[in-house]
Amino acid sequence: MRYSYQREIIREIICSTKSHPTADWVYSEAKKKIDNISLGTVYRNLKTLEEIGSIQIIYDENLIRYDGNTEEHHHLKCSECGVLIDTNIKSNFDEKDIVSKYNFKPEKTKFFIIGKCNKHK
Amino acid sequence: MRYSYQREIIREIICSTKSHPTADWVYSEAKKKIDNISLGTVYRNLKTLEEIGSIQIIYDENLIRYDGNTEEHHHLKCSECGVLIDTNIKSNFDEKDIVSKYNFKPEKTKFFIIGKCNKHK
DNA sequence: TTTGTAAATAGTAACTATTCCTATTTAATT
DNA sequence: AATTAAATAGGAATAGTTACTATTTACAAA
Repeated sequence: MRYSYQREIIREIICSTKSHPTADWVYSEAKKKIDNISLGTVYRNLKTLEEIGSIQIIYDENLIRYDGNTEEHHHLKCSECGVLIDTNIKSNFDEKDIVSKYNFKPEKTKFFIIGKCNKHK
Repeated sequence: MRYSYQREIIREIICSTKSHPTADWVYSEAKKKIDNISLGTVYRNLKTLEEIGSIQIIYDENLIRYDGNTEEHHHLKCSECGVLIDTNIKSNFDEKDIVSKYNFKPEKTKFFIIGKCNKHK
Protein backbone atom coordinates (compact mmCIF):
# COMPACT_ATOMS: atom_id res chain seq x y z
CA MET A 1 0.00 0.00 0.00
CA ARG A 2 1.21 3.47 -0.90
CA TYR A 3 2.17 5.84 1.88
CA SER A 4 -0.32 8.56 2.74
CA TYR A 5 0.34 11.37 5.17
CA GLN A 6 -3.39 11.70 5.83
CA ARG A 7 -3.67 8.02 6.76
CA GLU A 8 -0.68 8.30 9.07
CA ILE A 9 -2.18 11.29 10.89
CA ILE A 10 -5.50 9.47 11.28
CA ARG A 11 -3.76 6.39 12.67
CA GLU A 12 -1.79 8.51 15.15
CA ILE A 13 -4.93 10.27 16.34
CA ILE A 14 -6.68 7.00 17.11
CA CYS A 15 -3.66 5.30 18.62
CA SER A 16 -2.89 8.17 20.95
CA THR A 17 -6.23 8.20 22.76
CA LYS A 18 -8.23 5.76 24.85
CA SER A 19 -11.47 7.64 24.29
CA HIS A 20 -12.71 5.37 21.45
CA PRO A 21 -13.50 8.32 19.19
CA THR A 22 -16.07 8.55 16.43
CA ALA A 23 -15.27 9.36 12.79
CA ASP A 24 -16.41 12.90 13.33
CA TRP A 25 -14.07 13.50 16.24
CA VAL A 26 -11.17 12.01 14.29
CA TYR A 27 -12.06 14.37 11.44
CA SER A 28 -12.04 17.44 13.65
CA GLU A 29 -8.73 16.42 15.22
CA ALA A 30 -7.23 15.68 11.81
CA LYS A 31 -8.26 19.13 10.58
CA LYS A 32 -6.04 20.64 13.25
CA LYS A 33 -3.06 19.10 11.48
CA ILE A 34 -4.23 19.15 7.85
CA ASP A 35 -6.67 21.98 7.45
CA ASN A 36 -8.18 20.89 4.15
CA ILE A 37 -8.44 17.16 4.89
CA SER A 38 -11.66 15.73 3.53
CA LEU A 39 -14.23 13.83 5.59
CA GLY A 40 -14.29 11.21 2.85
CA THR A 41 -10.56 10.68 3.34
CA VAL A 42 -11.15 10.10 7.03
CA TYR A 43 -13.86 7.51 6.41
CA ARG A 44 -11.88 5.76 3.68
CA ASN A 45 -8.78 5.53 5.83
CA LEU A 46 -10.66 4.38 8.91
CA LYS A 47 -11.93 1.52 6.78
CA THR A 48 -8.47 0.80 5.37
CA LEU A 49 -6.78 0.94 8.78
CA GLU A 50 -9.36 -1.47 10.14
CA GLU A 51 -8.87 -3.85 7.20
CA ILE A 52 -5.10 -3.97 7.65
CA GLY A 53 -5.53 -4.47 11.39
CA SER A 54 -4.08 -1.19 12.62
CA ILE A 55 -7.25 -0.20 14.44
CA GLN A 56 -10.49 -1.83 15.56
CA ILE A 57 -14.10 -0.81 15.04
CA ILE A 58 -16.35 -0.76 18.07
CA TYR A 59 -20.09 -0.84 17.57
CA ASP A 60 -21.31 0.95 20.68
CA GLU A 61 -25.09 0.82 20.40
CA ASN A 62 -25.87 3.06 17.43
CA LEU A 63 -22.46 4.74 17.55
CA ILE A 64 -19.47 3.64 15.50
CA ARG A 65 -16.24 4.23 17.36
CA TYR A 66 -12.59 3.38 16.73
CA ASP A 67 -9.97 1.85 18.97
CA GLY A 68 -6.21 1.78 18.60
CA ASN A 69 -6.06 -1.28 20.85
CA THR A 70 -6.18 -4.16 18.37
CA GLU A 71 -6.00 -6.95 20.93
CA GLU A 72 -9.25 -8.86 21.56
CA HIS A 73 -10.60 -7.12 24.62
CA HIS A 74 -13.92 -6.20 26.16
CA HIS A 75 -15.54 -3.01 27.35
CA LEU A 76 -17.33 -1.56 30.32
CA LYS A 77 -19.89 1.04 29.37
CA CYS A 78 -21.31 3.57 31.79
CA SER A 79 -25.07 3.86 31.44
CA GLU A 80 -24.92 7.45 32.73
CA CYS A 81 -22.16 9.11 30.76
CA GLY A 82 -21.49 6.58 28.01
CA VAL A 83 -17.76 6.32 28.73
CA LEU A 84 -16.20 3.15 27.36
CA ILE A 85 -13.49 1.50 29.44
CA ASP A 86 -11.08 -1.12 28.10
CA THR A 87 -10.70 -4.27 30.16
CA ASN A 88 -8.60 -7.38 30.07
CA ILE A 89 -11.34 -9.57 31.56
CA LYS A 90 -11.49 -13.01 30.07
CA SER A 91 -14.67 -14.21 28.45
CA ASN A 92 -15.39 -17.62 29.82
CA PHE A 93 -18.34 -19.62 28.60
CA ASP A 94 -18.68 -23.30 27.92
CA GLU A 95 -17.52 -23.59 24.31
CA LYS A 96 -18.38 -27.30 24.13
CA ASP A 97 -21.92 -26.47 25.20
CA ILE A 98 -22.29 -23.91 22.41
CA VAL A 99 -20.90 -26.29 19.84
CA SER A 100 -23.21 -29.11 20.85
CA LYS A 101 -26.32 -27.26 21.89
CA TYR A 102 -26.43 -24.62 19.16
CA ASN A 103 -24.34 -26.37 16.53
CA PHE A 104 -22.21 -23.26 16.35
CA LYS A 105 -18.43 -22.85 16.19
CA PRO A 106 -17.29 -19.78 18.18
CA GLU A 107 -14.42 -17.71 16.80
CA LYS A 108 -14.38 -14.55 18.82
CA THR A 109 -16.39 -12.65 21.38
CA LYS A 110 -17.59 -9.09 21.82
CA PHE A 111 -18.73 -8.37 25.35
CA PHE A 112 -20.16 -5.22 26.84
CA ILE A 113 -20.72 -4.88 30.55
CA ILE A 114 -23.09 -2.01 31.19
CA GLY A 115 -23.17 -0.30 34.56
CA LYS A 116 -21.95 2.70 36.50
CA CYS A 117 -18.45 4.13 36.28
CA ASN A 118 -16.67 5.67 39.26
CA LYS A 119 -18.14 9.10 38.55
CA HIS A 120 -21.75 7.90 38.49
CA LYS A 121 -22.51 5.46 41.23
CA MET B 1 -51.46 4.64 26.90
CA ARG B 2 -54.17 4.74 24.28
CA TYR B 3 -54.79 1.64 22.21
CA SER B 4 -53.41 1.70 18.68
CA TYR B 5 -54.12 -0.97 16.09
CA GLN B 6 -50.86 -0.09 14.31
CA ARG B 7 -48.85 -0.60 17.49
CA GLU B 8 -50.53 -3.93 18.12
CA ILE B 9 -49.74 -5.19 14.61
CA ILE B 10 -46.11 -4.09 14.99
CA ARG B 11 -45.81 -5.89 18.32
CA GLU B 12 -47.29 -9.08 16.87
CA ILE B 13 -44.90 -9.00 13.92
CA ILE B 14 -41.87 -8.79 16.18
CA CYS B 15 -43.11 -11.29 18.72
CA SER B 16 -43.97 -13.91 16.13
CA THR B 17 -40.48 -14.20 14.64
CA LYS B 18 -37.04 -15.16 15.89
CA SER B 19 -35.31 -13.46 12.99
CA HIS B 20 -34.51 -10.23 14.89
CA PRO B 21 -35.88 -8.03 12.13
CA THR B 22 -34.91 -4.48 11.24
CA ALA B 23 -37.34 -1.53 11.21
CA ASP B 24 -37.56 -1.78 7.46
CA TRP B 25 -38.60 -5.42 7.49
CA VAL B 26 -41.18 -4.71 10.17
CA TYR B 27 -42.50 -1.88 7.98
CA SER B 28 -42.85 -4.09 4.91
CA GLU B 29 -44.59 -6.81 6.95
CA ALA B 30 -46.89 -4.25 8.55
CA LYS B 31 -47.88 -2.91 5.14
CA LYS B 32 -49.26 -6.33 4.29
CA LYS B 33 -51.83 -5.82 7.04
CA ILE B 34 -52.29 -2.03 6.94
CA ASP B 35 -51.53 -0.86 3.44
CA ASN B 36 -51.13 2.84 4.23
CA ILE B 37 -49.19 2.49 7.47
CA SER B 38 -46.46 5.09 7.72
CA LEU B 39 -42.78 4.38 8.28
CA GLY B 40 -42.79 7.08 10.96
CA THR B 41 -45.49 5.14 12.79
CA VAL B 42 -43.32 2.03 12.72
CA TYR B 43 -40.30 3.86 14.13
CA ARG B 44 -42.35 5.65 16.78
CA ASN B 45 -43.97 2.44 17.95
CA LEU B 46 -40.75 0.46 17.96
CA LYS B 47 -39.41 3.09 20.33
CA THR B 48 -42.56 3.01 22.46
CA LEU B 49 -42.67 -0.78 22.60
CA GLU B 50 -39.04 -0.84 23.68
CA GLU B 51 -39.68 1.77 26.38
CA ILE B 52 -42.59 -0.15 27.88
CA GLY B 53 -40.57 -3.35 27.77
CA SER B 54 -42.57 -5.26 25.17
CA ILE B 55 -39.60 -5.70 22.87
CA GLN B 56 -35.83 -5.31 22.99
CA ILE B 57 -33.43 -3.45 20.74
CA ILE B 58 -30.37 -5.30 19.51
CA TYR B 59 -27.42 -3.35 18.19
CA ASP B 60 -25.91 -5.80 15.75
CA GLU B 61 -22.81 -4.04 14.43
CA ASN B 62 -24.20 -1.16 12.36
CA LEU B 63 -27.66 -2.73 12.16
CA ILE B 64 -30.51 -1.97 14.55
CA ARG B 65 -32.71 -5.02 15.04
CA TYR B 66 -35.65 -5.85 17.29
CA ASP B 67 -36.35 -8.86 19.46
CA GLY B 68 -39.63 -10.04 20.98
CA ASN B 69 -37.64 -11.94 23.61
CA THR B 70 -37.38 -9.46 26.48
CA GLU B 71 -35.41 -11.68 28.86
CA GLU B 72 -31.73 -10.83 29.27
CA HIS B 73 -30.08 -13.20 26.85
CA HIS B 74 -27.08 -13.33 24.57
CA HIS B 75 -26.53 -13.98 20.89
CA LEU B 76 -24.46 -16.06 18.55
CA LYS B 77 -23.72 -14.33 15.28
CA CYS B 78 -22.62 -16.13 12.15
CA SER B 79 -19.74 -14.32 10.48
CA GLU B 80 -20.78 -15.78 7.11
CA CYS B 81 -24.51 -15.18 6.85
CA GLY B 82 -25.13 -12.80 9.73
CA VAL B 83 -27.85 -14.91 11.32
CA LEU B 84 -28.43 -14.11 14.98
CA ILE B 85 -29.21 -16.98 17.32
CA ASP B 86 -30.72 -16.56 20.79
CA THR B 87 -28.96 -18.41 23.60
CA ASN B 88 -29.50 -18.99 27.27
CA ILE B 89 -25.79 -19.10 28.04
CA LYS B 90 -24.85 -17.50 31.30
CA SER B 91 -22.37 -14.66 31.34
CA ASN B 92 -19.86 -15.40 34.02
CA PHE B 93 -17.12 -12.99 34.83
CA ASP B 94 -15.62 -12.00 38.13
CA GLU B 95 -17.86 -9.16 39.26
CA LYS B 96 -15.73 -8.43 42.33
CA ASP B 97 -12.71 -8.05 40.08
CA ILE B 98 -14.52 -5.51 37.91
CA VAL B 99 -15.71 -3.55 40.90
CA SER B 100 -12.27 -3.40 42.49
CA LYS B 101 -10.01 -3.23 39.47
CA TYR B 102 -12.04 -0.84 37.33
CA ASN B 103 -14.09 0.85 40.04
CA PHE B 104 -17.18 -0.01 38.01
CA LYS B 105 -20.55 -1.42 39.13
CA PRO B 106 -21.96 -3.86 36.54
CA GLU B 107 -25.71 -3.87 35.92
CA LYS B 108 -26.23 -5.92 32.81
CA THR B 109 -24.32 -7.59 30.03
CA LYS B 110 -24.58 -7.74 26.27
CA PHE B 111 -22.53 -10.55 24.76
CA PHE B 112 -22.02 -11.54 21.18
CA ILE B 113 -20.24 -14.72 20.25
CA ILE B 114 -19.16 -14.54 16.63
CA GLY B 115 -18.46 -17.68 14.67
CA LYS B 116 -19.91 -20.14 12.18
CA CYS B 117 -23.47 -21.41 12.24
CA ASN B 118 -24.41 -24.94 11.21
CA LYS B 119 -24.82 -23.91 7.56
CA HIS B 120 -21.37 -22.33 7.26
CA LYS B 121 -18.69 -24.40 8.90
C1' DT C 1 16.07 14.59 -12.48
C1' DT C 2 12.43 14.05 -15.21
C1' DT C 3 8.50 11.36 -16.65
C1' DG C 4 4.65 8.01 -16.43
C1' DT C 5 1.31 5.83 -13.58
C1' DA C 6 -1.87 4.25 -10.55
C1' DA C 7 -3.29 5.33 -6.00
C1' DA C 8 -4.96 8.75 -2.93
C1' DT C 9 -7.05 13.12 -2.09
C1' DA C 10 -10.40 17.25 -1.73
C1' DG C 11 -14.66 18.76 -2.46
C1' DT C 12 -19.14 17.77 -3.39
C1' DA C 13 -23.20 15.08 -4.53
C1' DA C 14 -25.86 11.17 -3.42
C1' DC C 15 -27.70 7.83 -0.47
C1' DT C 16 -29.81 5.57 3.68
C1' DA C 17 -31.68 5.25 8.06
C1' DT C 18 -34.05 7.75 11.25
C1' DT C 19 -36.45 11.68 13.23
C1' DC C 20 -39.37 15.68 12.84
C1' DC C 21 -43.46 18.27 11.39
C1' DT C 22 -48.36 19.12 10.63
C1' DA C 23 -52.95 18.51 9.13
C1' DT C 24 -56.11 14.78 9.77
C1' DT C 25 -58.00 10.81 12.08
C1' DT C 26 -59.16 8.08 16.04
C1' DA C 27 -59.74 6.14 20.90
C1' DA C 28 -61.72 7.08 24.83
C1' DT C 29 -64.45 10.05 27.95
C1' DT C 30 -68.47 12.83 28.91
C1' DA D 1 -73.44 12.88 19.88
C1' DA D 2 -69.75 16.10 21.22
C1' DT D 3 -65.12 16.86 23.04
C1' DT D 4 -60.36 16.28 23.30
C1' DA D 5 -55.87 14.68 23.45
C1' DA D 6 -53.19 11.00 21.47
C1' DA D 7 -51.86 8.74 17.34
C1' DT D 8 -51.48 8.59 12.45
C1' DA D 9 -50.14 9.35 7.34
C1' DG D 10 -47.42 11.53 4.40
C1' DG D 11 -43.80 14.13 3.52
C1' DA D 12 -39.76 17.17 4.74
C1' DA D 13 -35.59 17.43 7.25
C1' DT D 14 -31.46 15.63 9.37
C1' DA D 15 -27.28 12.92 10.28
C1' DG D 16 -23.99 9.69 9.18
C1' DT D 17 -21.77 7.53 5.59
C1' DT D 18 -20.53 6.35 0.85
C1' DA D 19 -19.84 7.46 -4.06
C1' DC D 20 -18.09 10.32 -7.72
C1' DT D 21 -14.64 12.94 -10.28
C1' DA D 22 -11.11 16.14 -11.34
C1' DT D 23 -6.72 17.04 -9.30
C1' DT D 24 -2.67 15.83 -6.69
C1' DT D 25 0.88 12.76 -5.06
C1' DA D 26 3.96 8.65 -4.14
C1' DC D 27 6.94 6.02 -6.21
C1' DA D 28 9.17 3.43 -9.86
C1' DA D 29 11.56 3.37 -14.18
C1' DA D 30 14.03 5.77 -17.63
